Amino acid sequence: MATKRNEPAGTGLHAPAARGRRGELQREYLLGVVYDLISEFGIEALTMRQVAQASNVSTGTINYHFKNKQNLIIAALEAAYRLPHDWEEYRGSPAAQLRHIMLSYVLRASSDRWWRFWINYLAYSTRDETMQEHQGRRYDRQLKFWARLIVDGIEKNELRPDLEPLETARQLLITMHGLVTLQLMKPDAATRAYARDHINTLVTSLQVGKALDPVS
Amino acid sequence: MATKRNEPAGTGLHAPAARGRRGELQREYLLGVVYDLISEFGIEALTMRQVAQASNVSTGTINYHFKNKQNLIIAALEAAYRLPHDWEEYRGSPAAQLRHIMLSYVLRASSDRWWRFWINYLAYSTRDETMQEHQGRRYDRQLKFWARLIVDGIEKNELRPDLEPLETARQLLITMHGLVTLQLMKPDAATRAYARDHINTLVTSLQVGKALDPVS
Amino acid sequence: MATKRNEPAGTGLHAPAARGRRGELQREYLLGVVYDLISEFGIEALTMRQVAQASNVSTGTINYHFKNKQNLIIAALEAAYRLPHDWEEYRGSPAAQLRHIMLSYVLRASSDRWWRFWINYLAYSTRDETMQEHQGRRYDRQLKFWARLIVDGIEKNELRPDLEPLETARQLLITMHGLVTLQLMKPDAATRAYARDHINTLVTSLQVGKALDPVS
Amino acid sequence: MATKRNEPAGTGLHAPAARGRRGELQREYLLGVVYDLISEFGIEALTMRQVAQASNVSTGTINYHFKNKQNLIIAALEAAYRLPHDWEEYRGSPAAQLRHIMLSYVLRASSDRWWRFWINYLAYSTRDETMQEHQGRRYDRQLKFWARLIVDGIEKNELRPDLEPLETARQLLITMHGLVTLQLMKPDAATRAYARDHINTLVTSLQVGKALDPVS
DNA sequence: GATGAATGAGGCTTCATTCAT
DNA sequence: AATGAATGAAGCCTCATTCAT
Repeated sequence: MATKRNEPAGTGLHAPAARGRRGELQREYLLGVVYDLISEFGIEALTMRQVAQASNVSTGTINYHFKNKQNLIIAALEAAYRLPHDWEEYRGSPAAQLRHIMLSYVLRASSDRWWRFWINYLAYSTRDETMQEHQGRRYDRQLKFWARLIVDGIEKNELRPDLEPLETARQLLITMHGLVTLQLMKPDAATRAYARDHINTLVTSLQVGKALDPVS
Repeated sequence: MATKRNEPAGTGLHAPAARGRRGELQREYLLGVVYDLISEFGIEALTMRQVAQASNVSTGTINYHFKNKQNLIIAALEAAYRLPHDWEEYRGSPAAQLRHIMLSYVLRASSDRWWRFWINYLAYSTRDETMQEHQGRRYDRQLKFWARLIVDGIEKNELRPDLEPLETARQLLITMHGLVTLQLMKPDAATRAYARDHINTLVTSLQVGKALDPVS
Repeated sequence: MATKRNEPAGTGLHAPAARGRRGELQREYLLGVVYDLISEFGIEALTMRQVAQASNVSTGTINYHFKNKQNLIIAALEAAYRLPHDWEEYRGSPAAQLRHIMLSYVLRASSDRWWRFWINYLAYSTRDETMQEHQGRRYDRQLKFWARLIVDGIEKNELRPDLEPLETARQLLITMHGLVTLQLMKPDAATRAYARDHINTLVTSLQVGKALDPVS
Repeated sequence: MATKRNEPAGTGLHAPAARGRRGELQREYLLGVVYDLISEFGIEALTMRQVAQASNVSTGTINYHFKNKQNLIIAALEAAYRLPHDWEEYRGSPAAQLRHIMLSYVLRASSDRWWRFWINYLAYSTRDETMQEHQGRRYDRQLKFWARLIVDGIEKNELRPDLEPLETARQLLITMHGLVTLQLMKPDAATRAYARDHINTLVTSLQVGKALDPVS
């Protein structure tokens, strides 16, 4: 993410449509840098200078585009959530999708930084109302998405018909977040393996024609 | 915690024996102040001047006792975990104890700051190996404690004999942490009420002679 | 003043002869915006971006026309003094004219900004020789104008024949400026009312067949 | 004013009482520097760096003592008004005092900077409510002082008994401020001479047994 | 032990100006 | 003529830390 740019960008590819696009691209690029930095060093260690250096741009430029640090961070968060975390894009049967999404809560080198980013955001939002609202709204969207997935799964006869979609979704999310914090507290292979197994067992228990082992 | 001191305290005088004690007390007092400040404003918002003002002591004094900020924070964290969070002290039947402890994961005005502290600590520990180990060890101790509680409960016929203590404890902790993050993401009364209900239902389901509703 | 322009203005088209005119108009327009901004926020609070936004033009354009900020300000000041401040245009008997002009030294919502502009200019000119000369020349012109008005008034038998025109004009101006600073120091309705009364009394005392003149 | 300090101050003179005094002295010294700078370069040209350099102190120190620039400026204003502008200290008969004070409104090399300071302050206060109030309160104090002087003068039979003290004071102040702005607009010897004469004539006209008073 | 004044690096932000388009 | 992205110096302020007292 956020490939370092050392030359005036150009981007090659004769992008003719551009023009008003220039700034847009720059902003997008900068947000990537910010995401990288936050997930690596934490949200509070982020300095404008740092961003400027890491992105090979002057601090003035950053402020030109985002007005101030607060805006920059929030924009980065928005952008981060727009990133494909593998989620929601995945195509397949509802049950498969659910399993796929849930497995993204297992830390791997690749998703690691996302979760580090996430925990930083969460901690930070504790003290920033704007971010807290963001967080809250996002949670709601996610909850709805999962519930819908469950509804679909039930309709397609993949998931147990006795599931109460919304409540099930809620409990799944609680467990997922619990697993993430566990993995952050004990970031070793064993813990990650445990998380993976737990998730697989969990999904299986929701599917039709599987053992009784319960929801959440 | 950390009762404000308005007078130079101690004052020395006729307590020559306790002399060496003075510093110790002062340090203990300061750590309390730091804990308060961190849980209120976040670990990174902590400034030495803030501590100085809140504790009615000069910045020089703080540095005299702790040499630098890093030391101060670490000492405060260590101290914080030594604090009685209500846990483990509670006396009663194992099942009652378990319920009591688990309910401490419901955010209230009072426990709020603890959890804010916790999430900050967790996020911070992401980047600090020392703290991460701390975190990990602490999790293990907690896990063991809960497992023992379950064993006791089973022996006393309060909890279902089919429970696998360690695994049950692990799952409970996952759910608890999931509930905490949920409450931090959506800090409103409804969410807290949901958490409380969920926990109560959960404990009940573990008890002997209760509904089938399963573990977690 | 300085009507906002939302469309690129002029648009060129079918006015090829006026072409060279375009720039002139644009400049004139921009100076109006600058005047507005200075009188509202003070000469030193003026920023190029502000001007750009307020005039719906890019910063580049402003610099294109005026080369730099210094030029822009000076041009605006020159233009401002060319503006009709109501003065000198007024038609009527000399005494009426005098009264009219003098009453323009009473701060009102409308003339307010002019006087704010004036005091800023005066303070600024303290450090800028060019502006100081400007200021001085302008004062002389004004003095001469007032003196002539008094001469006219005497000739028309409206003003007391014993007045020494130049000296009277000088003293009137001193009082006027004293009243302005007073109103700036105490910007409330009572002070403005006092200023108005004072001025009216003053003019009346200069008129033929009125009460004996007061102190100042 | 504000003698440059190149050495750690010391101040010599074994001032033993000092101790808590240190900071006080430093603050006083810094205010002197600020006063100098403002009267020389204008209030808006004042930068913290400038103050730091001119006073041979770090910017941190300045902020340590005054918290921020706004405070610093206000403190400087307060201090400046506390300076002996020759005013109010002068001893002599009320009429002599009045004349003395009024003559301090004639610009000289020495009082010059005070008036430059004053006009800057006035212009600035146009945009700062806090300072405006300051200005207003100060004006009231001054007015009262002058009125009392007039009362005293009447009682001692030095000033004309028909004077209405408060109104007279008010008009005198207006004229004084008018004269100051005049001198600032035309800072040459002739103008200053004119101001001096005008003031002398004015005071004389207030005294018992002198010629009838002139216009303003 | 304790103080508080002093430091200076470094944080965020603003701004006039330049320049490719 | 006009744009707007980019720059980098400079502004204000904060902060951990040091040190004489």
